[in-house]
This record gives sequence, C-alpha cells and structure tokens, in this order.
Amino acid sequence: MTIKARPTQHDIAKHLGVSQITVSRALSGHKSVAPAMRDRVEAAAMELGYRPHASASAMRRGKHDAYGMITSTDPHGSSFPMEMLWYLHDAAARHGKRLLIGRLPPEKFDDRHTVPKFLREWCVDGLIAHFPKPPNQQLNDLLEKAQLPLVSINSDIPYSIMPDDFGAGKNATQRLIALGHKRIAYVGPIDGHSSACERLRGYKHALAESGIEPQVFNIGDWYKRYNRKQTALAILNSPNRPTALFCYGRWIALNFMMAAESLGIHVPDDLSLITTAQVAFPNAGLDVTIERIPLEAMAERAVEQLLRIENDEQPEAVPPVPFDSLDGETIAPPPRAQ
Amino acid sequence: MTIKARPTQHDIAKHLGVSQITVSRALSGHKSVAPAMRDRVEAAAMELGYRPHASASAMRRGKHDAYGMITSTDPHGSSFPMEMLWYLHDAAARHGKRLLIGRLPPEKFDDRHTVPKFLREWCVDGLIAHFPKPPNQQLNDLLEKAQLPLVSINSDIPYSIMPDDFGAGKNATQRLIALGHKRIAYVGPIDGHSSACERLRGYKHALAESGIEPQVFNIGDWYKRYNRKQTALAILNSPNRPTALFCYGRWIALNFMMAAESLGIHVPDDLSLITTAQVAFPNAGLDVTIERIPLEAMAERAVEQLLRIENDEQPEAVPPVPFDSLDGETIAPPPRAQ
DNA sequence: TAAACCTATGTATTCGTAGTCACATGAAAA
DNA sequence: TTTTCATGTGACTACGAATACATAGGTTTA
Repeated sequence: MTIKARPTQHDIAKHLGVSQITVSRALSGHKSVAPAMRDRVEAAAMELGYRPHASASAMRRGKHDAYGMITSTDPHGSSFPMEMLWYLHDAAARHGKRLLIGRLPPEKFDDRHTVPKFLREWCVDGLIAHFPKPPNQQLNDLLEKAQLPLVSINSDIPYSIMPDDFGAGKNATQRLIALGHKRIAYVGPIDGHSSACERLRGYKHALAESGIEPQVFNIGDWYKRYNRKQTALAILNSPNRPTALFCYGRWIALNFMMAAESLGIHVPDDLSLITTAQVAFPNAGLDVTIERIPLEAMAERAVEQLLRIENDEQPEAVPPVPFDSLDGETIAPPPRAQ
Repeated sequence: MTIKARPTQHDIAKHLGVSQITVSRALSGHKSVAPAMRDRVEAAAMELGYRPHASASAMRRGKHDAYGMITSTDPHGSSFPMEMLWYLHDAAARHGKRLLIGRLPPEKFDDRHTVPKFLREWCVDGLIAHFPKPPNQQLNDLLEKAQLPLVSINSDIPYSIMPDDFGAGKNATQRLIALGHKRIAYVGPIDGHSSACERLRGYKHALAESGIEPQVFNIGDWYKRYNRKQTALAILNSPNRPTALFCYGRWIALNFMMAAESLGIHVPDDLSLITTAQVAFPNAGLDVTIERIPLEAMAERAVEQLLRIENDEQPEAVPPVPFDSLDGETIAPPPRAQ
C-alpha cells in the first residue's frame, strides 16, 4: 500500500502562504505567534491531516518522548504482571511519553548478536527494566554503556522499585488478629523470591507483637503438581487447624478454598482467608479479601523516577510501595465453638 | 543526568579518517565496501559504543521499523490477553520491527483532544488494533486518516484476525464424543461476544453430526456474582446430569471443578471437562484438558499481514486461526454405571 | 593500447523540525 | 519627533543517516 505522503509543516506553510517556521511555532504553542495566525495554522493542520513527525522532532530536540520497557519474563511469567505494562503506559502517557516494549528471554542473555541489537537501536529517553533473575555481566555492561536513565521494577537489583511485601504481610496478619483470631497460618513459599521472605517476615512480625505463635506451612513446591491438594487437605484437617490463613498468592488461596469446600469448612464463617493479589478476584464465588499489590503506584513511581533522572534532579531512593488493603468477603471473626 | 553525547557515524569516520558515508555503508552491509574497511569500521563502532539513531534513519528512509499496538481494553480486560502483547512483540521482533503500545480507554473515545494526540504523534509503519467494542465514528475517521496499514485482532471489526472459535467448539465436542460420551453439556454464555456464539455453534454442529441432543446451560451472567456456585451445583446435581462438559472459559471450568469436588464427583472418572483457555492451567490440581487459543499464531498472522500491506502485496484475507488441542487429565470415557 | 568497465570511496544533498539570529512593524517612552 | 522596545515573522542552519551522483584507481576487453 502506497501511503499518501503525509503532509509536513512545509505543506501547511505553503497552503497558508507563510513560512514553515511560523507553522512550527504555532503548533508547538510558542508565545510569539499571533492568536489569529495560530488559529489559521491549527485549522489548516486539521484540514490537511497533519501529523507531527516524531522522529524529526526527536532528532532536532535530542529528546524522543519515549521510554522503553524491557524485561526477560516469559509471556506467562507471573513475576511481572502484564497489567503492569498498561499501568506503565498510562503513567508514561500522563507525562507525555510513549512506551516501547522489549522482551529478551534469559536464554538470549548470552547471545553476542541479539543482545546488543536489542538494546542499541532503540530511541528512548529512558529504560524501565524488569528482570526476575539478575541480568548477567554482559547485559549489565550493555545497560551501562547505553548511558540511559534506568529504573527497575520488582527486580533483584539494587535500587529497584519494590512493593512493600513486609507491610503487606504485617497488615494482613494484623487484620486477622484484630478480628480475634489466635491460630493464624501462613501458607506459601518461605524462601526464594524476596517477596516470599518479606511477606513471611511481616507476618511473623505482626504475630510477635501480639504474642501469637506463628504456624508456617511451606508450600514452595506447590507448583510441582504432586500433593497440592493433599497438602491443603492435610492442613485443613489437622486437629488444631488454623482459623485464619494468610496466603502467599491467589492460586494458593483458590486451592485452599476448594479444599475447604470439599471438607465442608465454610469461608469465612469457619475459616478466614486473606491473600495478596493483583485484583480482588471474584472468580471463586466470593470476593476474596486481599492485600492488593500496588501496580499503578509502582508504575507511577518508576516514571517519576525516570523523569527526575532526565531532569538532572537528585534521584531519591524510592521506598517500598505500600499495598492497598481491600475488603472482601473471606474474613470474619473466628468461630465461637473451639 | 547529562547523557554523554552518543557517538555518530561522523565520529567514527573522523576516528578512522574516512568519510561518514563510508561508515554508513559499512555498517548497513552495503556490498561496495572493502572487507578490510568494514572490519575497521565495525571495530571502531564497537569501541566508541556507537548506537544507530533510529529516528535519523527513519527520517531518511521513510520507514520506522516499528509497529504500534493500540487497544481500548482496560488492564484487567480479558478479551485481549496480555500474553498477546509479548507474542506480538516477538513476532514483530522476528521481522525487525520494534513495538510501541498504546491504550485508549473507551471513555476517551469521545475526547476531542486525547484521541487525535494519541494516534497522530506516533511514528510507526503500521498499527495492530484491538477493540473489544467497535470504535466510534471519530476513532474510525482517525484510523482512516492516519493512512497506516492496519490489522485488527479479535475485534468486532471486518477482516479482523480471529481465533477459530467454531472449530474449537467442534473439536472439543468431538473429542468428548470420541470417548463415548452421550450427555455432553455446554456451559457458558450463549450470546454477546462472537466467540461465545461460534463456540456454541461448533459444539452444536459436532453433536448434530453424531445425532446427540445438545444440553446448553446459559451462564452468561456468570460474572454477576450471585448464584454462580448454585448454578454449577444445580447442573451437576440434576438427575440426568451430563457426563462431560465443554466450558466456555477457564473460570467456569474451575468453578465447576470446585462444585464437582464438593459433591464428591470425581474428575475425570465421573465427569469429563474440557475448556478453551490460553494456557494449560495446572492450578486446579489437575492439568485441565483444553482447546488452546492460538495466541502466538494470531500474533504472527497479524505481523505477516502488516508486512504484506507494507510491501504492496495483495493483503489476503486471514482465515480463522485454529486452536491447539492440548491433552490434559480432565477427560476420560464416561462412567460405566449409568 | 585505448576504450569500457568495475571497485571503492567521496561530495553534495535530502528527510521534517526547531533553534538562533535578523528584520520588519507599531506602540510606548524620551 | 526620535529613541526604545515589544511583537510577530522569516531566513538560515543543524540534527544523523542514507541516496544520487561523481571520481580516483585498477582490470578487463576490443
């Protein structure tokens, strides 16, 4: 398809019998343009279907008005929720930046050709990175060499913007304590990702404050298919079973709800359940009570940080971003009879 | 942060005592460059940390080597799975294109300022669009006026690239029939999205071929919280309950598995279950048998189509993209005793 | 042995936009 | 009235890369 040559500022200028630079000034809101002229130019631009040529502008100004989002997660990887991409887009858009995305699978980290090409050809003013596992030396060198403002999100890298997992664990647990629960279990992985460690630490911290004994069930191998359900059933069947659960994530929560269901244990009357999640998922039949991962806020922080670096301001360290405590239907005071 | 001026071809040229254009030719693999010279240039480029300036190149060549993905879904909208973004990225990358993303919430469709700004400033060679609900007149005009190659995915728009929902419904049902099932129910919405209509049509088609009566349970209001579980329980408790289910989506499948669990109905021995989904989700404790939505293939088709349009080739209509039949653990022959 | 031709490189120019400086015009200040 | 200044506009040029054309050498062909 031959694209009809898109009109330029020259075309508008010719159309109006003025100079190109006047058009440029009128369109970019320069002050020294007569209001009447500005109107004429804008009308003509609209009429001719003018679209600014971002590349030309970028070349002249040395700014691209674009950020790049670069990650190594695979499409189904959960450490970087896909929603985040849109939140980053929205945050960038609010500040007049477009967003380019790029994915570099870990197996390509060592490819001498792919990696450089991947990063070097972009025209962006900054990079937002997410690497579930730390990038190797080569990628680091490249990021360094790119000389671009760089922030990372939820990555195992110094200065990365992180959610306040500790606070989430503490808050969730405190909410359960406030309802009167005395037997509150944590179910989830206990090491590996820092998110697990931190949430668990928050959980223990809250319990310690109230002098309650922690009950930790390590189901880090949860995703290794075997014994998922058995584990849940075993925990819920134990003689001294917890009256409340703080779950690491929504799949764990869902599985426990299924298990509870099959044992005739009713949520929330017999069992309270709270989990961290990205959305208040209603898919289990109940609106689950969650500590919501603050994706939007993290995205906004990331973009703000990039802007700060771009503007030569002091790039202040971003503290962990607090979760949102969302009310649901899965927590209640503990059952009387026990 | 002041970025150290990135080196240009001029810098390399000066460094080597040759002309800029020679550098340009050497780097772009032009044939009429002496091998020795090419090596020298490449070494110098590496040494100086040269990065091609995509904007400059774009301006000169009139190509941007980038596509734009534009959608109106909200971050949690399910009609455009987020994984798709990465598949689009990968497909674009395979063909040497970068990917820009843009999101225009439906409420902005009518905004006289946002809409034009959103689309007009991009520098891309083509657009990949996804609109769950048809765009309004204004947006259409704008897309038209942009004069850009445009393909749409999974949108209610003519010529959109679609998954073969009919085939998915037919295949899923045929798989159940082949196992010997005679009472096969469809559970899901029966109208609204074309995907529902088509899957249902495929289901009915397969049954008709085998002379089996359809059993359709319309749970289109599934997401309206009330009576989700009740519905599932009622269906599974009915005296003549189906021995196999074809579910519209994975949440419905999950809920039915939960309901079956609580009734002591065992999947797959007592109840076979197959659903369409994006991944073979193991989260329910079993690897669910699915008809997999062909996201990668759709992404590849979209990019191929854009390339075709760009190259003035005949943009052949893209037929519905077939699903992948994935084996899981949730289908089996019907129970003997009935 | 000269004409024709290829190879490797250079010069000039172009893409669309915007910064710098210059130059009119008219109003305010001297 | 002359000077000063603000306002609005235009001419020239640069940004980085690539195209068109030119040219210096060497090689093949008539």
